[in-house]
Amino acid sequence: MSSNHTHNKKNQTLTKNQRIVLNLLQDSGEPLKAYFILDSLKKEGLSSPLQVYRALDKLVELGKIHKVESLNSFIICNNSNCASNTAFTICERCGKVKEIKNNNLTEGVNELVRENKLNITRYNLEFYVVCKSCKIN
Amino acid sequence: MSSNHTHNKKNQTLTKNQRIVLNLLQDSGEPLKAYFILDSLKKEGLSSPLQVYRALDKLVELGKIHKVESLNSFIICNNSNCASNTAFTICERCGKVKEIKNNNLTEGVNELVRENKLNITRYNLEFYVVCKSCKIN
DNA sequence: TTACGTATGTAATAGTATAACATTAGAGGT
DNA sequence: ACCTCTAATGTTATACTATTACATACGTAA
Repeated sequence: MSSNHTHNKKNQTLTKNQRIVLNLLQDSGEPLKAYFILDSLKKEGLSSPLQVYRALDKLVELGKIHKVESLNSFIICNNSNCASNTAFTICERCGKVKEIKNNNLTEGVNELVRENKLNITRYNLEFYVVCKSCKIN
Repeated sequence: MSSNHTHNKKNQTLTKNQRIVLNLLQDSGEPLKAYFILDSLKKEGLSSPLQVYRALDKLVELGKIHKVESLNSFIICNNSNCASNTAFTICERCGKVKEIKNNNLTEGVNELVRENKLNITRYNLEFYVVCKSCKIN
């Protein structure tokens, strides 16, 4: 194989299945469901749900993607490093999901956590909104 | 029927299925899964998943229970009124779930929302923790 | 009474996720 | 180069979660 040399320390360790799943999520930018991913990647050789779920699990573990719990979907992480903490807005009308990457949020959450004496290891915040384009219509 | 008179304006409107599901969640205090609820209430006459899901949907809509998204479970609401906003701590070790009912949190969230210019309709916050009894061991 | 919205019962099926097991690939040590 | 160990793979079957579709009943208001 001529690929898989020493290009990217980070992605180098990914296996083929992990890589193609990550690429799909990256290209899409939207939350995708496991079985949709499976269908999309059948031509790349994926043939069973478990292959997808295993890749997804690993990518979540590596912090490269997140699970949007209330949508049973997975989305690329577009923070440099959120250490498995997640915060999304989800449009109630069109379903559009955006990861919130704002230092104010991190600050705010930390404060929230301090004030409430929560001893947290990580968090998942889902804010339901009506997005701009939906509000206009 | 001698029950179902005019005792409680709030619960009066609940149907039988809704009432028995609510009671089970109330008595339990823990998050329960739909099919567990079904099994538990077979003797009360429930016989299909749909009966449970319909009752759960209604109770969620009424704000009497919440769905814990990342657990696919439902838990009684122990705030007087959270208007479909939810905030939980979930112990990563034992799975214990507690609803956070702290005015600081509401305040904090509001501030968070203001600072980040989020135009939210509701939110769902899941804080993963290691609870006290798990930390000791 | 009629009409309408909501809840019910039942069966079938869709959608999400994991268990179990045998095999293979890759990184590190010697 | 070889051994070894861990992690990933492939495959089948199955478990778990949730909804569609349709026929029926109930309750309230016109």
